[in-house]
Amino acid sequence: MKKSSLYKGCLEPILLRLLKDHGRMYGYQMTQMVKDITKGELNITEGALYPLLHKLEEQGIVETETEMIGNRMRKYYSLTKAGKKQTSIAMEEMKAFMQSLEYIVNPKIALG
Amino acid sequence: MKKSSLYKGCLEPILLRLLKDHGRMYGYQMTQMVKDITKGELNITEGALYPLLHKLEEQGIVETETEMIGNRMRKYYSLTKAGKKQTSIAMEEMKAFMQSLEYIVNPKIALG
DNA sequence: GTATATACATAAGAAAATTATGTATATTTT
DNA sequence: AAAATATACATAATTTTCTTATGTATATAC
Repeated sequence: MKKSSLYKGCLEPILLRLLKDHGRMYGYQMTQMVKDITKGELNITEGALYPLLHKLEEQGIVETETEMIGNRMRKYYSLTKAGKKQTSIAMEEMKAFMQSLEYIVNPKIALG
Repeated sequence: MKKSSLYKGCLEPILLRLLKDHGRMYGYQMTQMVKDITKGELNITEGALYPLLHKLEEQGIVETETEMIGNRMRKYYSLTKAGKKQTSIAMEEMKAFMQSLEYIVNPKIALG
């Protein structure tokens, strides 16, 4: 995803969050939206993205519809019912994770 | 470090931050302090901790002093001059990372 | 005296990314 | 009109980073 390896482990919840907020999305669109939202900070690589999306599909977290736009393929992903439940859990974990990081990186403010 | 793989990639900056804030520390102490600060959220495993500390020492980021407390060894770590510089960089990266996560997980607030 | 806590260390394996490569169409730049 | 960039998917090889398991040894609590 990026040189600075901080993002390792966060890709799945990030994608779930995107799908939760924006409904149906295709892979390339996800990479562009994340790049935009984070002002270029976070660049998802294809080698990380597509295998993960395929895994989520296998697990029944997302479902897909393939469309032809002009002559080009697009594979749209959306959360299943199970996926929505899973996303709620993932968001709670993210919240706790981010709070923990805050405690460490900004102890004075965090404890106040 | 934990089941929920979110923390992957964050261990090194966390340790650097601890050493920056508390000066001289030993490994076990780091694990306990992180556990305390994060209210049990973040449990650093020995298999992650010690190899990383050794790597940081090899890289000249930290230096060590071994002491005997009673009959038991303690290996104290502290930041070198290069380590302090490296820590500043790592903290800037952490800040950007956390901001990016905020943008994604909490888009409305983050954009305000 | 048994369990838990303190304190280090390393090896095997798994998880999650990066980098490289491949295919193909569409658009922009020169 | 050719070349470069952008769009859009995919997979394989490798690297990074962690978990799990194992090992040694002392100290403290029950």
